[in-house]
Amino acid sequence: MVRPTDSTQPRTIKEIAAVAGVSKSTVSRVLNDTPGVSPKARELVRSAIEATGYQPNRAARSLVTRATGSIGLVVSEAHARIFSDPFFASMVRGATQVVRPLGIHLVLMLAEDQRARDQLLEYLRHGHVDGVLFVSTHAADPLPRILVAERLPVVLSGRPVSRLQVSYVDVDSVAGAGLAVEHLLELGRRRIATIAGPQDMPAGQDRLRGFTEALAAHGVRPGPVAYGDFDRGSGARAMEELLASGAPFDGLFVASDLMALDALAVLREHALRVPEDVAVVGFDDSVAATQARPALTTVRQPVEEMAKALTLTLLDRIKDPDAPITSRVFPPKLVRRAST
Amino acid sequence: MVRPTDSTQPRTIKEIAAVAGVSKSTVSRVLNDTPGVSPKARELVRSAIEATGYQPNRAARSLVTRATGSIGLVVSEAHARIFSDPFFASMVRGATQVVRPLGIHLVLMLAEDQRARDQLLEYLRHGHVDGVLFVSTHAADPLPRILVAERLPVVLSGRPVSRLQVSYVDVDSVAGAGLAVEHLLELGRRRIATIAGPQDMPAGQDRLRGFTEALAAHGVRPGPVAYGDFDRGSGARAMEELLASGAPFDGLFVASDLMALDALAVLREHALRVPEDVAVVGFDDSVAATQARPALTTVRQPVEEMAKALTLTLLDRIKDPDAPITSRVFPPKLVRRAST
DNA sequence: CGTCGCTGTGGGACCGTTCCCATCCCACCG
DNA sequence: CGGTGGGATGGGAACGGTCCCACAGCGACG
Repeated sequence: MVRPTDSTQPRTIKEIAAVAGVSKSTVSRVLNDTPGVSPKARELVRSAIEATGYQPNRAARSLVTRATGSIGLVVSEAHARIFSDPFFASMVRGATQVVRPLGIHLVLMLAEDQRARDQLLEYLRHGHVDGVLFVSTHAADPLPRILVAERLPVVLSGRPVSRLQVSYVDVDSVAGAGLAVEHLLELGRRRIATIAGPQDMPAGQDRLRGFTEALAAHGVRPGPVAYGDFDRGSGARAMEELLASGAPFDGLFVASDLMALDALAVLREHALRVPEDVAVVGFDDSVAATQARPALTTVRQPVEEMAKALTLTLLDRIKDPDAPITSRVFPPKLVRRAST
Repeated sequence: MVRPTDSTQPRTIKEIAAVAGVSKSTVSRVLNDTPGVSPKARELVRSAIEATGYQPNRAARSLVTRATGSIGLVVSEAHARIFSDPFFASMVRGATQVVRPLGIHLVLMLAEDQRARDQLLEYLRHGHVDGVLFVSTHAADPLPRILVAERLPVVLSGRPVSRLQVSYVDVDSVAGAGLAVEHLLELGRRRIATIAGPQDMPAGQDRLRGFTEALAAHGVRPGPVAYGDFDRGSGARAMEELLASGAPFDGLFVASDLMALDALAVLREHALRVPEDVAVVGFDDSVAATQARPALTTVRQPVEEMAKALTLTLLDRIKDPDAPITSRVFPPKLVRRAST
């Protein structure tokens, strides 16, 4: 409550006006880059601000502009998983880089359970932030839809399941799976299996589609397919299925690193060598990929760049909420390690 | 900028006053739990607020109270590492739980490099947040000291290196190391080595001290000691050192999970079985611990509880900046897995 | 030479709270 | 029965910006 009163520093626009010898209106104009200020006055104000280290009062500005200068970073992941991902770290770093020079606050908001979700919705409805960044791989989340309907600027990381009038930023999963397949083909592998993700999620669909299309493009028949849910644990079951199917394979594309980790363990249990007997490629380039043994070859998303695009898109939307939807899809990159 | 105008919902205290049939002063009093309002009026206002779903305007309130209703969560970790830790996830969850019901914003702030650090400092100085939560294991960080000197409420997670007039919340590292040692002793191991952390960090010091003290308490002579820097990679060197020392050992306490991961790999390379030949205990219970093979027995901190305490301490400090320092140290817990 | 218009500037209302202060009412006491 | 004091209440000034509007100054043009 008690703020240290820096008696030396000017805290109001009026004081700056006095220092610069102009009216507070002119100072305000300079602060907001409004045209119609003489170069002389502009310079006068600028140097007064420079000299005093003045920063405008957020609250006062917010009160009249009805903008908060904050955007919400909603993490609607039930598990801790999203944090345990370098994905999240890079996301935050990218968003921060965009937001910091503008003095916009990145407000962290968790939606762990239904109650939190309800509270959050109520909160966002009251305009406590100017817009929302969704860093959620959980495509079924109803929150984005609701907020879009309420006309709150929203941008998603990851393509939404259904046709939703919302901008998003995503990695090209189809191309990513293609990269993986082509890498395996280049290594001379011809019998390529896959552990696919859940088919009710865009990422799951696209990665499987990229797999089959890339093989088709090279005239290679796809090997056996099993399904997991992207998470740790589900990959083991799928791997067992593949092995039980009897269909031979010397290459394996797994739609997530976490499942690939399971796959590696199961392969080892079955005394199959990686990469000699089976070359394995994952997806995500999560922290698990480097910690795996052997270290996992995987498909990386340019997350930081994506985060910047995401944030910029949101800021655009906040400036003009009626602008048309603009989504961006980024190209992935193959990171080669010891598993291929 | 353009906020959806919910024409139906009252947005001002005046409107609530009209609905309740009182003056805006009385509404304000009810909102702030100020005494001196008749029960009748209080109830009238309460139900008016309830009925309309009114929420006071942050900016207007902030303007006059000179408090922002936001606290900064400063992550002053250069690497992405802190995010990749369930530690961080739990930290955020704990802080959120405290902060959400109070309508206080948790503003995420990164201090990746020196430039960011300078900007951040400048920013915090201008009172854009009411207080700062430091989630930084990096004890040498000068930021807390500066902010304390500027009289900005600050609370640290992790004991600071030097005597700093600041509250902190930490896990009892000495006791944690003790748990690890006692566990190994119970398993019948008598020759116990350790890979200690850096001795210029409190956590490094305490974990080594706990190790030696616990052994001394049981009259067991400590085995060889090697040092790492807590990070991935440094554990391998230390492990090699221990093996090269020639001193035999059947138990190993490693001061961080990441180093323990390295140790496991080196032990495997040397054809030593875990836990048969060497039982290994880590520290932190990071995500790496469960992903290790064999899964790592380790010492866990009650992070979420610690985060709550951290946040509550900060809020207390904001309320009364001159209150005496109050730090809390939490007891750790041993999590037994396959490596012992 | 008067008027018009245009650029640059300043004054002041307003945003939605809090909080100080004045006022009112009522009970109690001398 | 008038005076007093204290609790409840309301009015209005502030908080520090933005932005509308009025107006000064000045060159151009009829």
